[in-house]
Amino acid sequence: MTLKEIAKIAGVSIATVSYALNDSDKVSEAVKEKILKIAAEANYKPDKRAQALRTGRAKLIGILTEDISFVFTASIIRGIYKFAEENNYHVVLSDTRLKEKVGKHYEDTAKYKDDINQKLEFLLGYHVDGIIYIGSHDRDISGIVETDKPIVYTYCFTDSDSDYMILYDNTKCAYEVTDRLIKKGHRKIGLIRGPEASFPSNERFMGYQMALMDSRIPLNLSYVKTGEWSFERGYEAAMELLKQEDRPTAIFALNDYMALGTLEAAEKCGIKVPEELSVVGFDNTDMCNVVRPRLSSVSLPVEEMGYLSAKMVHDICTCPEGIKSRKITLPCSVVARGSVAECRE
Amino acid sequence: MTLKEIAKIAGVSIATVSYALNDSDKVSEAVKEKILKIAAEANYKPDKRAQALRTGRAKLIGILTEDISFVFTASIIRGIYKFAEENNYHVVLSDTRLKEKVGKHYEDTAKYKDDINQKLEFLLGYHVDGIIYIGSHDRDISGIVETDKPIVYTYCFTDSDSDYMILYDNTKCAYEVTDRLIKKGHRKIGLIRGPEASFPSNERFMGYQMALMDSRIPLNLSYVKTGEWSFERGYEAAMELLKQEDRPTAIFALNDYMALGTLEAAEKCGIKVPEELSVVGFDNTDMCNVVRPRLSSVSLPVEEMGYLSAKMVHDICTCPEGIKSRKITLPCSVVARGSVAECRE
DNA sequence: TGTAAATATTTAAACCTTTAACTAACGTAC
DNA sequence: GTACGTTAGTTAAAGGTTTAAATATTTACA
Repeated sequence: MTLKEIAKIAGVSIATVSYALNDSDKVSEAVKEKILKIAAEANYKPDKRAQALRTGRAKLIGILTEDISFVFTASIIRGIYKFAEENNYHVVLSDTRLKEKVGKHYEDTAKYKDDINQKLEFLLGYHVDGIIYIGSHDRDISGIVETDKPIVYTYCFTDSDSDYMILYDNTKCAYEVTDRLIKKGHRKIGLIRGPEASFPSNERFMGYQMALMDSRIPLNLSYVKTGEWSFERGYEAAMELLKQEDRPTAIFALNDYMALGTLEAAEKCGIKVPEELSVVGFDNTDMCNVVRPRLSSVSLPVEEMGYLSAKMVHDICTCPEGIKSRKITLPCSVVARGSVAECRE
Repeated sequence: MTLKEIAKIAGVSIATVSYALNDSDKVSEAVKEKILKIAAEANYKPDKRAQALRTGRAKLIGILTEDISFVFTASIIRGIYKFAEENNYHVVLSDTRLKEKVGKHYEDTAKYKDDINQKLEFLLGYHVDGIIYIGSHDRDISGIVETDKPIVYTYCFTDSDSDYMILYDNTKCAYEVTDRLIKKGHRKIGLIRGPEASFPSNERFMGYQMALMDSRIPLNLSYVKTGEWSFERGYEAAMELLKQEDRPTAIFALNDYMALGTLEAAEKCGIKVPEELSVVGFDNTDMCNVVRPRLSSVSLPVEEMGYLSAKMVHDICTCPEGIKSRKITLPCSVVARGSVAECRE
């Protein structure tokens, strides 16, 4: 069903139908009503392609994900979708499968830059209003994506001040976790970090150090280990920490997998959690609620990040002057569960 | 950059440019080369909207999800995307948030039918070639989605023979799990089911019964409990099973959450897994690898389901006569881990 | 009743592409 | 030298919408 057909039935011109459907006051109430009725009966839906072609505005947001299967991606998309729904946008999706490809050669940028931009072109062919790039978090992706369309980065970052980014506050929440442990009497707090080169890992590390400093606790580097984000490496790192003479009374692992590895290590060493060792994870994944003891963790505002990313795209398109800041940093929340207790030493 | 501009630069007509770019032999090699060069330099990309408008084929697959945050949705989409990529399709996404809405009133169909179809219209406005409906698995959604576009259901089902569906074999894998337990000497095998009305739960239950039957083990209904898919209810169901006089030596929980609840219940009762109790879950989620003991489970072919759904849409659009069956049922695989042992009774 | 102003409706172009139909130029064969 | 076929290119319409500009109709008022 097209405007043309409706026009024919109503006995008016195409333009009149278009005006009527767009609720223009150029059309008399009587005719408008008649047309609306016919359109409703015929279940008329405008052809978005034609609309987009004519108006130039597609009301379309393109999502470019590095890894659609990544835990948080779906929630971010859900947030995007929520905004899209409220504001009549559509969403097109493209997955770069970056994670799959860079597994081994993490540094080889040029290699997948082409890939990403090819996906981007694909998206751009639909004349999206803007792009939301959902990253995989660890790397600085400056200069990877090339387009003059508005692009908003979320769950990743670039080092450019002019890029739009929706982030969360790694440092602050790591500070808060550490500080809470300190308030519970812990002074020997182990940290299991992500990879050395990971920016978020380093930000969290910073929060950890700041909390120690504010409480006049000297940083003990033998309490800081690297776990590469994995369960196994987390286990190994925790083992190293726990086998030390003067072992930590609390361990803060910078993701849940490594925290679970820590729980396993503690069990192996016959150390009771939380009585003899407090453990905190990061990401607040489902697993926190099904291990024993329940794992305290940090919950990320992922859905909100998605929502705000979409809003940012919208704002850039409609009222760029109204944008106060190109970077939005959201707070996380610490979720306390059974894996943390007062220090008994 | 449009055809028009390229035509101007090349000093030929728009049509010639179009033919050249589509590699038609209506254009001389010399001119073709020249045009291609100009287009490449200008980084010309055809406007997909205009192409779609003109040709009628959008090369667009619409995805309608009931719950984008559901564990498997992302993997299914990833599979869809894989096919899309290989075959030059685009993907548009729409989330009905069904799960959110029906939380309380599961039966009230009309209520969200409108919702879903509204989302569908939205998608249809882009003139997708077909729709993939990714369900939430439990309910029969016959007659909910109304469209004459090709629609393929996956991770859900209808009771109509004429609908296209990509499923996995619940019965067969439940049979296999049960049979493996029997082969390990277990004869008292508890089952923790999903909700009574759940079709997949019932299919799995069927597999369980068939395995027992084939080994001449009578069905003992006091070994069959309902756990509503949740950790807590799984825990309760397991408690009921384990407190019985003649308690099971193995428990097959029909999802991982309930299996984890079972592990917790066993711990609570001081029953050692797997020495005194074997436990098997279903879904093979991440959690299986981080609990102790590692949980045996059933892995679903989700990515492949997505891939085949997309392929099905493609096939319906391009060669409907080539489709042998409107239903494809894929096998699952049982993943053996440490939570299962030989029966010691 | 006549005219200006306001209101209602239509025409036609534009967005960018594809493609059927047409034209022009050239070569070949008789 | 005419007729025909081929090749290489152009013209124009179509797809469904929006919207500025033009036209038609009604209303208001002298």
